[in-house]
Amino acid sequence: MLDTTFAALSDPTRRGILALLAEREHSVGELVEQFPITQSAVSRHLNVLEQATLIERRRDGQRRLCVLRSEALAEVDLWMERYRRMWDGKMRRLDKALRKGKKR
Amino acid sequence: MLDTTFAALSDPTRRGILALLAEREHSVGELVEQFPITQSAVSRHLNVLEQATLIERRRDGQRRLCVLRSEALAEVDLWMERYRRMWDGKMRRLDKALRKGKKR
DNA sequence: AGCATTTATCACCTATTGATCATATGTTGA
DNA sequence: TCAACATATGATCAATAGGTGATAAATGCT
Repeated sequence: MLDTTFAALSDPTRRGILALLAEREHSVGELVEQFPITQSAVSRHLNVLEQATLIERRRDGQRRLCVLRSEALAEVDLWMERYRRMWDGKMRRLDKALRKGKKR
Repeated sequence: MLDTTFAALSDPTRRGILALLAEREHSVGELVEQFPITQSAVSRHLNVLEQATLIERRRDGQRRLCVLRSEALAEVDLWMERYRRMWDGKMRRLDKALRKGKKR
C-alpha cells in the first residue's frame, strides 16, 4: 500500500490536487481549471489518487465531487515514525510532551 | 525535491534499504545480501536514493558505506503538516501539548 | 606489477507513466 | 427524447523505471 501511496504523491499535479482538496471538496471541472493539462489527464490523475485511497469521488448531479481521505497519509505518517528521531526539534519535544502527558 | 523524494520512497527495495540504514550504516555488499536482486540493481537503487539525498556514500577501503540522511524525510514530514489535522488523536494532542509548552 | 575484491556503469529489454486527441458514457433539463 | 454539459476511457506515443548480464574502475594484498 505504501508503494501506491508514495507513487501517487510523487507527482506534483497530484499533490496540487490534494492541496486543493485539503481546503474543500472540488468537482473534476474545478480541478481541471487549476492545472495546465487536459481534462483527460486530470481524470487519470484522479484515478491514481482514488486507487491509492487518497481521495473519494461521489456523484453530485452531472458532476463528480472529489474529497480528500486521510487514512493513507496517516499510514505514511506511521511509516515515518521510525525515522523521526533522526531530525531534532519539534517532534522530539512533542514526543516528550506526549509521554509526560501519558504518565499523569 | 518532493517529487524525487516520494518517487524514491515508492519502491519497496529502497524503503528496505532505508530501514536497514536506520539501524546502522551498511556497505553495498551487505545490502546486496538482503535483497533478491543483483548487485547492479542495488547499485542503481542507491543512486536513486543518493540523488534524492536520502543517503550518502563514502569510501571505506575497497567498500563504500551507505548512511541514512534525514533532511529529505524531514521535508516530507513538513509537507504532511497540512494534512495532519485530518486524522485525530496523537498529533492533535501533541500539538496542543506543544502550544501549551510554548506559552509558559 | 598483478590478481582478487568491491562497486559502478554500459547495453539491452520490457513494463509503466504521463500526456495527447477523439470518443463514449452518464446526467440534466427543455 | 434529444441537446448540452461533465466526466471517463480507448488508442497512441515518448520518456522513464527497474531488472538483467557483461564489463569497467578503484582499492587492497602479496
